[in-house]
Amino acid sequence: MSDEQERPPAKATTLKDIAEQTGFTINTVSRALKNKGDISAATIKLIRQKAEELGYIGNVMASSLRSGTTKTIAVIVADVSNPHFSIAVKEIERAARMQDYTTFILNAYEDQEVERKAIQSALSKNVDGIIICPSQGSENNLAFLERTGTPFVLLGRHLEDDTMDYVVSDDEKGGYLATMHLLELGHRDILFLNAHHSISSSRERLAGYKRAMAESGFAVNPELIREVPHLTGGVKNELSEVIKSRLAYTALFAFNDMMAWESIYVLNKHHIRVPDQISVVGFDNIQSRLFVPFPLTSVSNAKGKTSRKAFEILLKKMHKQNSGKRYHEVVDTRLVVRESTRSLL
Amino acid sequence: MSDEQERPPAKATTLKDIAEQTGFTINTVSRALKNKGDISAATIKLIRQKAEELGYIGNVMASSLRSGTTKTIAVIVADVSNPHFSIAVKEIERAARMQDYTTFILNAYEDQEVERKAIQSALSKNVDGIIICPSQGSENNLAFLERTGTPFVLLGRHLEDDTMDYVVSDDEKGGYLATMHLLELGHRDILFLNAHHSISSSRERLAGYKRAMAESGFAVNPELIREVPHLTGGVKNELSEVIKSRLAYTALFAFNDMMAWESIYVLNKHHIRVPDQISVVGFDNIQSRLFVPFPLTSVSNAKGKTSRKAFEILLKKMHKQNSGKRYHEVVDTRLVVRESTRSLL
DNA sequence: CTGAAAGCGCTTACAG
DNA sequence: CTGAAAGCGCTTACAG
Repeated sequence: MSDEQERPPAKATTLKDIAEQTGFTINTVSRALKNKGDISAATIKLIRQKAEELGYIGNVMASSLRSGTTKTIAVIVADVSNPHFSIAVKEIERAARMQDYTTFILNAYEDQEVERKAIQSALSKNVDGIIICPSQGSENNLAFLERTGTPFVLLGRHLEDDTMDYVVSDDEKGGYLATMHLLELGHRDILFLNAHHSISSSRERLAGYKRAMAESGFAVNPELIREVPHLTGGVKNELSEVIKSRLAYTALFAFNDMMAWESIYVLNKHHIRVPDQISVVGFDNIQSRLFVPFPLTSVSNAKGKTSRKAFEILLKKMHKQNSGKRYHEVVDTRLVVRESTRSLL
Repeated sequence: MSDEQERPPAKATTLKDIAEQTGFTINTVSRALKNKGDISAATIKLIRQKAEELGYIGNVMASSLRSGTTKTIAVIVADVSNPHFSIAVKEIERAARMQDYTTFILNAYEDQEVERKAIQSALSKNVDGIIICPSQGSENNLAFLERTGTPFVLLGRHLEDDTMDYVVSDDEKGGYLATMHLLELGHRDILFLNAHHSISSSRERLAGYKRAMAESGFAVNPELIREVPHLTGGVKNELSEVIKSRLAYTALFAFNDMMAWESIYVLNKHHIRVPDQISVVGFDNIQSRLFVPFPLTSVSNAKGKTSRKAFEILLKKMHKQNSGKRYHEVVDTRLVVRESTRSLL
């Protein structure tokens, strides 16, 4: 048999191989490699050496099947290609890796069907826990997830009834700060391109918007509050319509930076300049992570802290240290002023 | 026992449960659910119904352990929070999901140690295949991976000796097009902020740069070719140094859009305007996916096609349909001219 | 300190 | 068309 032509399909080394070559049972080998029970130092050394020599890589599936734990978590977000989510995912993956957990990343595309499949996929892989940014109207999916008994934590969004654990940012405050900033610059007609009201952060940013208006003694013009569907071109369609309708506004507050950027892109296409003609504020402060050469004023929401917190809570739940406690973490937000907003005064 | 207080830890339904409740053996149940062997239509219906009723979710670990295939792939990239990679990852995940494969996403952070661990992690989970964008100097890791016999495909970068399968974009052409564009606009001193030369795409983009210069009859000034380390602030440090050195140049070609953006950010900080004073060209054309309100001229490299192609090849290899053939795919690149470049003429 | 046995939940031949 | 047996590679009690 020519070694060049057809290499044998490289069977992975198993405990059995190490056992045979060291003279111990697979039992002892297993414990020596995992530091379980007392084994003589000499035996441990011998076995480890042989394992190293054979390039042994444990079969996690087999061990999980028996032990019932996989050291794996799943993160389910709308879309990893959105920097907001990819940053969160990166932080979670890093925190998880520190604790020897591997991370599954699944996209739900704000679609309940896909989200359901993502949850099922995670469960079928027996993940120890799930961090999920629930899509619009995913109550059923979450209720299903809860019934399975798998620990999970909501990230960035929560449900109205609040019986589940979550980590969110202070969206109400963020909405308030953004709006207040514009009001202080003399803007009165502030177009709010919001996300769908089924998303908690959308409702709360709007509440902040309204509080700022109320505190400043201005009435809210409902015409200026728009819900943009989570689809490609959503901003473009909505904003084009607004521009056509000749609705009066001097400032724009977008649900997130991506939408703010797209707004600016669309405004520019219509020869409307930012901030000269329209001031724009975003949300997420993605520029803290991504160098985008457009100085967008934005609400910062401590993505690192939020993500790590979510994993920390999940870890406690996976280790059954939660003692029935509910975790409702709200991480502070603040405004980062850049050059996309200017004073009318 | 109060159902309110302490819910039992929700044991997942198994084939055994379905078997007991339908009167068949787990054997028959398994085949009914998986469409294996001939089973009477009535039995299939009955079993499927019961599975649905009990909310049965197969234990992939157990089935994989026996069958030897996990329907899982791993994607290893430098950093998912970089849009270039997150877009690729998204496309691969989608293509994989279409074929009922789940995707592990692992970051290697351009670090050989982390990359090694990522590979080990993927192997320990018994993935059926791996798509990897190798980090700098990862020859050893790849050689290791090759010895395991797990099918894999390189994405975006390849090794010098070219014995492995890969899908890359036409980087040489991309570098040529970008440079040619600047030359045609009358630029002669073109600063090239490149990545490390251990990365194949870096070497090839440079080759394209040089070919364009040569074809146009201009000498290459080695002072203008800079390798920027893959670290946060790499561009800032390099460019600040260039600015301080008072090196003469009127155009800047960056290894990728992220670096181009960061360059523009740094230039702006130094009150140098783009494109008025410096023309800038990037690579990756991220704006095709992400609305960034800065019209950057960039080389487009068909990310969707490249990613899908990589998965397609991996699929063939996983199904052993490769017949020893080597896959060396080079996907075309083209220039997208926007407003970050202007004519000197 | 080490071993023999059982079992995690499934699938794969093999029987009938 | 369905069943009985074995086994994937590991870990968990239990023995000694």
